[in-house]
Amino acid sequence: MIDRNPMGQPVPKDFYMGHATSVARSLLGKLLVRSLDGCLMAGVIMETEAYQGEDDLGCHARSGRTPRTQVMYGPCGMAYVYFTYGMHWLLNVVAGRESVPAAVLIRSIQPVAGLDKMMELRHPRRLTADGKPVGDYLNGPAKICQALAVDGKLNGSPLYDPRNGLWIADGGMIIPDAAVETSARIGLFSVPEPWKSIPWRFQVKGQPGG
DNA sequence: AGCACGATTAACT
DNA sequence: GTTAATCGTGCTC
Repeated sequence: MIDRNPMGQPVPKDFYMGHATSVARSLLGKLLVRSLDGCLMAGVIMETEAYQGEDDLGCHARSGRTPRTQVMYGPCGMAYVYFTYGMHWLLNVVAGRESVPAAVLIRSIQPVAGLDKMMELRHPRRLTADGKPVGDYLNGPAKICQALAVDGKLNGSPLYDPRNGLWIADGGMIIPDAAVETSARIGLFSVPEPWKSIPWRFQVKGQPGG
């Protein structure tokens, strides 16, 4: 019998070949899927941010190729996972062609599978009285990594290959342009203009906490 | 070797 | 609205 993947097919590598802004927009509605300890977790991507090139002074690669930014210079479709604020991991997808650093930060997902496992990994914080997560439970890049147990070990792994336990798949939602809102990227306090205000944040309108 | 800061979050006033 | 937590990274000396 045919083993159907209920999550839909993995998004192929060439999906990520374009400019980071194009990839960031196209990722809205896709599924971020995690397989861990026999559990399958998945969420619809609802918010992303684009970081494109050394010219983009908001991008980590503004200082050129370093050990940390190395993955962004490689082939597209890979995970760029980095550590920040001394305690948080953040997940990106590498975009564009090789030698031009670009990535898309996954900022928010809406859970559709494995919520119990996500809550176990994230530890029960900010829950309603009946033990369910409130709307802002997964609306941040570090919250997603905590809920899906994503850390530096997954840096450089291909997100078009389910064998690594973390991938992106079709089968989420179709997001029309009218439902997409753009704004400035978050957290770029000391980044100069125009990069600080360039509208490279993409989110689905009407999200709780968004 | 030392330093300032960070693509954040949760808890607090 | 404000702030502590906490440490890797990249820059300056």
